[in-house]
Amino acid sequence: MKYDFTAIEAKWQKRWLEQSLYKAETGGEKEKFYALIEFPFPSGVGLHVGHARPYTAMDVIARKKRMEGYNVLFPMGYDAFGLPTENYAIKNHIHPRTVTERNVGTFRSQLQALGYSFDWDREVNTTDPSFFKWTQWIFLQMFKRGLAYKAKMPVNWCTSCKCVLANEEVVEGVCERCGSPVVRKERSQWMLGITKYADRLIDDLEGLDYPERVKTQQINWIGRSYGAQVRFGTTLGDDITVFTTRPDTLFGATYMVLSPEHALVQQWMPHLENADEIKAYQALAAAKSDMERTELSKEKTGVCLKGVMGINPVNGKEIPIFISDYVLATYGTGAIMAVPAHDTRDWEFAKKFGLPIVEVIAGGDVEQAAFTDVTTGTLVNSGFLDGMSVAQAKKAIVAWLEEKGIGEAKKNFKLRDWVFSRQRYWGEPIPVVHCEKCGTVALPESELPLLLPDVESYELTDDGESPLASITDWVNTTCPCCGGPARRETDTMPQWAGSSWYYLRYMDPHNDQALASPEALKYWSPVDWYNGGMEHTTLHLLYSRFWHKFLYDLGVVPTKEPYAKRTSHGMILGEGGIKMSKSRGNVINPTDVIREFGADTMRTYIMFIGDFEKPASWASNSVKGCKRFLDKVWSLAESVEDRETQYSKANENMMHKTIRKVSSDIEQLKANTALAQLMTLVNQMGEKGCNRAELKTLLQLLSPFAPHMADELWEQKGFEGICSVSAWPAYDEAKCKDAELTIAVQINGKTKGTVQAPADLEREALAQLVQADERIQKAIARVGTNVVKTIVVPNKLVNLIVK
RNA sequence: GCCGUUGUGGUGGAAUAGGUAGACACCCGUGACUUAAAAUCACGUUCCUUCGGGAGUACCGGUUCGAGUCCGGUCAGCGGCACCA
Repeated sequence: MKYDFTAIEAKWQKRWLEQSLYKAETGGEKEKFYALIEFPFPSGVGLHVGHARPYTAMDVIARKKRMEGYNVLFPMGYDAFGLPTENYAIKNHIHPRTVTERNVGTFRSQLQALGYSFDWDREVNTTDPSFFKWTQWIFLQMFKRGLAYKAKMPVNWCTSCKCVLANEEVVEGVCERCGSPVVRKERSQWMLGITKYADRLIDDLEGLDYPERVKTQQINWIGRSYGAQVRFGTTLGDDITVFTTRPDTLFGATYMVLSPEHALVQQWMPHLENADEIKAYQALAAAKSDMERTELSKEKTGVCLKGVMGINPVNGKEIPIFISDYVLATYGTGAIMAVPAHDTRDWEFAKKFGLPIVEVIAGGDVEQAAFTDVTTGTLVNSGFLDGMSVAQAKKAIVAWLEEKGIGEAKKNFKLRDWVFSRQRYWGEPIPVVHCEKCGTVALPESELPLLLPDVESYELTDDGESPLASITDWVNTTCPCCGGPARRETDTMPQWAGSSWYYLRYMDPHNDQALASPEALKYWSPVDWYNGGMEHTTLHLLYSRFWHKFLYDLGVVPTKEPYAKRTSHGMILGEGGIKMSKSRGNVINPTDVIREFGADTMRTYIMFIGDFEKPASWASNSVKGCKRFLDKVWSLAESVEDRETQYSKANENMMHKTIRKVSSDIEQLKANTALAQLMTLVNQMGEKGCNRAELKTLLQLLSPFAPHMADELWEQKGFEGICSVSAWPAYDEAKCKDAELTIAVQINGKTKGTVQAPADLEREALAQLVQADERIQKAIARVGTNVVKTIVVPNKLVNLIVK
């Protein structure tokens, strides 16, 4: 019979679905295994090969775990709120819900065409009211505990999306999504207090099975640093509080810098001699976009505040105060003490403005460059700190500051609170109302979900208001508190909201009493293995860890951390290692590959392509190689006619070795070498034959990669049940051993040849066997006469040192 | 600049713990089958070679009987952060 993959794949996909073959049951005897992949945003272009790599990898793992007897939860859903859908809807005058439904339909059928073993009864969609009811519920819990709050502050404003962005969404000063410039705007926004969890988000990483680079990237993003907060007096009476990680250099502080936005600047304005100059500088700084700030980072600028001086608390010296945009309003206190001798930025600024540079740590040449080494120097010109090391001086000065009441030890973070509101239509409505009498009031939980109003138009407004603001029927409501007139919040949540907790919903997706039942949460938590992209390390991964910890504090979830293990896949690039993009025309559509070669070939190739964690480039030629391999398996299977139940002598050793290698390689995400081993096995079977017992094992080992073919051949050959839910084959360690081995022979460390030897030969015997070999003797003679030393690695190698 | 990461044939990539570098594929070449092509099968395929061998895992050096693997330095690519005091 011909290998008609189109018919076979359709047949089995239908059967798996009808039988709910991969359904996960909450509870039971089996050990649970929760395998998770990042759910896709259902875009209009459909699934691309970038999805297929992580999805196939986790499907292989889920399938193998299932065959090993685990109760596997492997779910899928759609992260369907978001700007691209809304923009498409606006452009084409369709409702975003319609667009979403259509795109989800495409994605679902593409996912099914790839033969993934999802439990389709647990599918979720973030735009489904029964789902976002609970997104809103979690928000309300945060609001009630002061973790969601409204604040007027400078925010990132995307000039094209006409919408605010979280810090995490700004990449190199432009919008992460559309690449348009981002500017700063003063706006009242909903914020989530992620900084309250900063310490725990760092500390709880310990013990998690995450790649080291993911951990360090999160740690760096959160940016915890230890130092001191110090109050400097001024000649106008008000104190300036600064944060510094180098309190040991306090004696070297020769001037101060405030950020242009600092409140004291406004307050002092009437007393300042150069107010016009200062205002001009403030205006200039405010007009700069983030990108411009970055670009202009080389040359320091600033203005001295004339009419006020700071007072260094350690020596009482009066020092000038500047404003400069190299000091950020949003970090620390928005003000610094400048120590030009030991800070590169301060040094540059001091050189430009001719300010004194006072060395307080000996060890460098502070006229040439700032000396920033904290490990070697000794304190000088620093009164009671003189002679101490940096570490000693830090302790001593902090103790001194605390004693005098002018400063204290302090810890700071780069992480900012999460700007959580978006001025767009296609997102979860924020479930609060604004009442003149009662202020901002939470909607009662009984009124959830708060649905989006169905409207004709959700065009953007130019004044930066959400499209919802113009829908007066919906906006005007009554206050749940006093019954008086009130207005609904018109901003919606960002796309990251639904994905911050979706993995919990999979555990119990149809529950209408809670986001998931306590039993289901207890049974399935935590996610055992979560694979996703590196690009989500400081976005989704950080956000969802934060929400999870909040839910843990509420007593909703039973674990501190959502994901026990995290892995990351490399990107799939186009032919020749170039990024796939529409404009280059090198985008590979999985559907085309499936049509031409079949899903099993697509799956096998995407797993064979290379190291899973590294980027890999698509090679159409190599796809053919994988098709050839599956064709070989097909014809090999067809040729098997016997009724053997034992492995043949010729193949036994190879069978056991293959089971061992495939089993462990899958577990380590090394599907490429697992497949290489299977290819080697099939090549050997081509020579030495394949009996029924061997075929059975081969199909089982192949099943995670090419499940359609495995199930089909299994059925055709009359094996019992269904291959993809049969019991994973076992191997015998003893039978993995070779009877005879190839021993490498080196002379003076260089490999000169090989010798066949029985396994487990004694060192002495092996050395003698090697030296008895004629070719080896010749090789020895070429180098010298005497074997002065022999190094033997049993079963591996003999190295002869010849003089 | 800082943090992380990677450099292996014409290509994708293999090589637990230092122990035969190039598994498994792709491409290419030769042959078989065919009227022919495709497909399939067989053989070859790191480079140099006076056919004895020699060189070789980005580059320079070190440790070792032995280094793709460990250590020091240099160069290049990729990802992240980017005035975080």
